[in-house]
Amino acid sequence: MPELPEVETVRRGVAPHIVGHIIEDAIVRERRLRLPVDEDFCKYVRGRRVIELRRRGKYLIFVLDGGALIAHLGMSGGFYFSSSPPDRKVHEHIGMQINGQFLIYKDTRRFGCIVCCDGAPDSHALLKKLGPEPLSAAFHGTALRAGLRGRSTPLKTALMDGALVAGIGNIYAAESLHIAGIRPQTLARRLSLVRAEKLAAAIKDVLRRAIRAGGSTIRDFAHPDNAPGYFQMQWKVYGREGVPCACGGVIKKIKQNGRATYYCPRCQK
DNA sequence: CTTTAAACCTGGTCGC
DNA sequence: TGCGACCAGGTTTAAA
Repeated sequence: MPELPEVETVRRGVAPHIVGHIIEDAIVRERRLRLPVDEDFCKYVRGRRVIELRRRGKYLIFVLDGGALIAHLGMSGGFYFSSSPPDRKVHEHIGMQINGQFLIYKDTRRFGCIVCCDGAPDSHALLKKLGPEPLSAAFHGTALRAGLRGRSTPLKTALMDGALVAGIGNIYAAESLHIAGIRPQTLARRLSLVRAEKLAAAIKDVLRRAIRAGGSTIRDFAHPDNAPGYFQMQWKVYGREGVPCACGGVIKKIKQNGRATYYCPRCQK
């Protein structure tokens, strides 16, 4: 489920219920995530106040009083509140007791992680190589083109590289290229400045709209005892092989670096 | 240095 | 109903 907009939606849903509150305790059911959960995880978080919940790319950063947690949702992860402790049968790996509820970390496929971090989170190995935030002023056409210089991969593959720009996954790579009218196979280094500007704008546009769509479906994040349904944003190309595009073309599915890519051969050049 | 393929996991779907 | 093959929103690593 989680690309940048989903992670941002989780952040906005969770933050109001934990910021300023103290983590009373934690239960770890499964340590074997992408990175093993710290032996002393419970000890690390117990009694610490949550100062802030930040996002960097697809990572969530729990800024604690004198420490931090860096979390990633992988392919199948999520955070949500529950009145019950984590249930290992449904891959609820961690539960943190805070503000009268359990903040549950669930990740079926275990591609995600939660690591304890002393010192500046942005300097942590997981975050330090990340490129600019796509929604920040630092990300624009000129910067994108500079990052693409010399790259001989398909443009879509380059977009999914977090070192170029943080948080763009398979869905939004496809969607933003469609909005910008650019073929995913375009050689990254061949992208003109004009098209780079168009693409940067398309990325910002689609991410903003997805975040807005996510926020609108969540009434009270703390109430449901299970993961929120996120949102059903209308993809224009993703997952729509064979479906007519708005331009009249037919959406095509190809494979790039082992990942499905969807695009419209008619309006993407 | 860059680029690609494989690896890490579970679960759902599809064809036979 | 069962079984194997394939697919899935991510990232790291080892190899080329």
